[in-house]
Amino acid sequence: MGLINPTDCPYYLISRTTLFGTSALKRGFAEADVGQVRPAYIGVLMSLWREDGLKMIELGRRAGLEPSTMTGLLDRMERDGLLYRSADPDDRRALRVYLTEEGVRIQGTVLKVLDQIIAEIFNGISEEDLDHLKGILRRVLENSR
Amino acid sequence: MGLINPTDCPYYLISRTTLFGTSALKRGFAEADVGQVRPAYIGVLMSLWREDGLKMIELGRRAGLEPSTMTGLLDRMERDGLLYRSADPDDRRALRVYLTEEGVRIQGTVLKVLDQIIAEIFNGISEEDLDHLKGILRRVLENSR
DNA sequence: ACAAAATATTACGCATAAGAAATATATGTA
DNA sequence: TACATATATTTCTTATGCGTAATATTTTGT
Repeated sequence: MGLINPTDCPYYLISRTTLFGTSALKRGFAEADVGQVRPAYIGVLMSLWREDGLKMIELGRRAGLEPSTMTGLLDRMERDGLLYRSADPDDRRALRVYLTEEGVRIQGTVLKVLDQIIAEIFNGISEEDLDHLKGILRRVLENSR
Repeated sequence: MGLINPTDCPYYLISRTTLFGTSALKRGFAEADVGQVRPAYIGVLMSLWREDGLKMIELGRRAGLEPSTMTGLLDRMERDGLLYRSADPDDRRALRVYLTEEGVRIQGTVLKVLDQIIAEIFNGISEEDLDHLKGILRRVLENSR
């Protein structure tokens, strides 16, 4: 009952794992010469690689981030040469977000680093366990809506 | 191969779950009238409830945080009346961290909220799956050292 | 048509975390 | 003892994320 050991607390375990992953990814991108890519960019990049020219609000929804968070994130990604914003001709409230040439070009490298770092992080964890973990987390995230 | 869907990426799943948990805990503490407790305080509080008067460096080790992170975190916890720092008589470089009366008093409430919010977050996840998840994450964190 | 409500984005303030460099103290060794 | 090295903490800068409020449009209801 008395939950008093951090390592018994799933929230502690999950948030520490996030920090571990973030730090490993940062290192991985730097070593692969795509140091302009920060871990936080991944959700946005993956969404845009699938479908370029999304509205900010839609990008935020897919990346799981609040609109107010997106502003700063896109500011940094724009500063780092990965994307640009362009007015939506059909809705003057909205901006569409497009990848730059560089944003397109780095896809292969970024995905390779991602695969490799995930393999490092989950080193020693079986494929079955990793799939199980992903399934559980997908169900957990269902509860967030 | 082509990892291009965020929900196939364990890093995405884990970091989103962390955000979900953080937001649920914030709400839970506020509703239980311990709004002075932020989710980030939990690791430190659990360590101090087990063993009061730890050094900052040791607290950071147990909570999984860098020394430079601890400074600000303890500043806020001190400001919020949960702990205080006191010079270590045997090592003038070090500070020992002690819970205030309030820091001790809230333990029951905080742990109750934690149990309850974790139950909410993992609603629909069986006990076996939750244990499995914790086991996997503990093994993943082994890789971080 | 026009006010009200909804939508898209930004601005600001705060919390949380890391990394690099500075400072102070301790420890080990020549 | 003196000096190099290690340890404990802080400061500063940056990144990341949320919540609230402001602004500018667009859509909706009457």
